[in-house]
Amino acid sequence: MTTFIKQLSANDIGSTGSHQAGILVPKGDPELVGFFGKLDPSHLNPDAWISCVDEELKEWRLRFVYYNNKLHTPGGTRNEYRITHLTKYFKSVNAAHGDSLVFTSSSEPRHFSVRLERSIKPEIHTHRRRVVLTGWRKVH
DNA sequence: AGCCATGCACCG
DNA sequence: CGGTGCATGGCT
Repeated sequence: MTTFIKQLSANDIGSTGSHQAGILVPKGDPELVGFFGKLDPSHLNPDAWISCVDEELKEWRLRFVYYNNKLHTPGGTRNEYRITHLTKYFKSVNAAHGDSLVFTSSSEPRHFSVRLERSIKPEIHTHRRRVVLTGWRKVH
């Protein structure tokens, strides 16, 4: 069981007015990418559906997608992972810029629990190891 | 690398 | 017609 946390940007929750689909999943850490499932890079824009259960046991189906036209289309510029279909959830919990989205894996592949952590809360737990990537961190 | 943005399609 | 998501480019 592993937990990854993403601190939400303004664009993530849609407060910038953009209707971009989804939060970013940095491809820098293979473990983070593998955490959400395996997407075949040999295909163009492969995706997979994941299931996330919140604290009220409500299930949210999210789309994990790898925009990779840089690898397949001449002149393509995309090479990044995203998770989409989060707007309803963000609305329901009144997510704000700076809040953190907490994903915890389960025994089932592609099944996770999610919860929103308000930014006001101080960081405790010294045994947590902060990992590398901007916006995301892993919790052991 | 990560966040910001947008033209178009689709749907209620 | 307004909101949402897709797939893409742009800016720092």
